[in-house]
Amino acid sequence: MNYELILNNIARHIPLDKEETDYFVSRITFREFPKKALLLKEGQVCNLLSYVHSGALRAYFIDGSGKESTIMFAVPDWWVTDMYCFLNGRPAMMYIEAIENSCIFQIRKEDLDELYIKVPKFERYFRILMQNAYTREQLRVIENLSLPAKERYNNFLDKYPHIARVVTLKQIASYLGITPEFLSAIRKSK
Amino acid sequence: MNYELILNNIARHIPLDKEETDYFVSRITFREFPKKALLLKEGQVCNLLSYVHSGALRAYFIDGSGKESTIMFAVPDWWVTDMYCFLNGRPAMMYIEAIENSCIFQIRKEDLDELYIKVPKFERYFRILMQNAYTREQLRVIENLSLPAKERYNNFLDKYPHIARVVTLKQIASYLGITPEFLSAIRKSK
DNA sequence: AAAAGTCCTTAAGGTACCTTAAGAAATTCA
DNA sequence: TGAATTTCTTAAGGTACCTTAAGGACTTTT
Repeated sequence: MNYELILNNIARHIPLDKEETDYFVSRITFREFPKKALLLKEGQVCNLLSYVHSGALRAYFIDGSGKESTIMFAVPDWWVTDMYCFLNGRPAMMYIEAIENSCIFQIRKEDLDELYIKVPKFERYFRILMQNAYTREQLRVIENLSLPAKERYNNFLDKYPHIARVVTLKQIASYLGITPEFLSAIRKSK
Repeated sequence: MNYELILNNIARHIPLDKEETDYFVSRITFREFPKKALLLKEGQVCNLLSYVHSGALRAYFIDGSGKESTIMFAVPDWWVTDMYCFLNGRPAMMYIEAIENSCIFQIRKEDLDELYIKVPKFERYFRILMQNAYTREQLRVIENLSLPAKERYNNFLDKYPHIARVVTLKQIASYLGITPEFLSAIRKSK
């Protein structure tokens, strides 16, 4: 198993000694998901936090009328879960699917809670992750409120060129909150 | 000075002994802001994190065309700042104004960074705050993408009845991402 | 290799929400 | 207290984005 990517991610924020590293590694499990596999389904217990080693995931929400909204894409070196439900022990509101064959590390909620106690430095690590996630979502709210779809699309391409290469236009449209037909019109008008 | 509210907030998440409490209290400063005062202006250095003891604040963003979008309201027992700029030492993108006479505790970025080192338990406290902030923003993104304005307005009234009582309809409209005129139409149609 | 499904696009007609303007009600200020 | 400002509303015309439908290009499955 290749732990380099995930351990480097952690090392960017907190220093771990050998023992702490081994303990962390012993708490995560590795899984492969083929393209189209679901890591999480609405209604399921959501007690896993996932880290993308390779491949790509998409988290999405299906509303009452059946419309899909993409909540986030996760590419290598990103963490993802239905965070609200993971933290509060609620049944999942989202779906998480592999949009490519993906290699994933996962940690269970109870192991994470124990990790915080055994290696308190991880409080800092996840504080920083949560801060980044918070400010990213807040910027997205601001964009959604203040920019028309065309500019949001251009910003998406600028900010996430590597994601844009991997996902379909339909998925980008559902991330931007518009229909594929309208995204098509936007692209034509460039 | 009345530290009860803020210390209770902290006690809900981490236990502090007398010494730790005193240290924390020594790092926060108290300020009063009259209604309409600005705590933060776009372009300013944003090196303060604010906690609302009483009153109410509003954080908003002004886009290129002069349109205001309300990012969040902060009522008693809430923390608020332009988090992205606070964390990254960037000039503020937002305005934060008192919408009532308000009593505020503030901590400076460098004191917070030192607090994490002297009392690492605060890593946990702020991790939990950031988690909650993240999931709140994410739910807002989902709502903005999947619900029409009328339902977003009803949800706002359900979720934040105490805020709805304090702020103007114009401010609610700018939080929902609609014009005051359209909010008026929505209210009429109930 | 054919069949089935999904994606992307085009186009026509519809709707949610915006812009501008203006007046009445409420609040702030002198 | 009266004047000024801001809020909330109504209404008419406009635009961004949606819905439905259909066809061609890929991709996946058999």
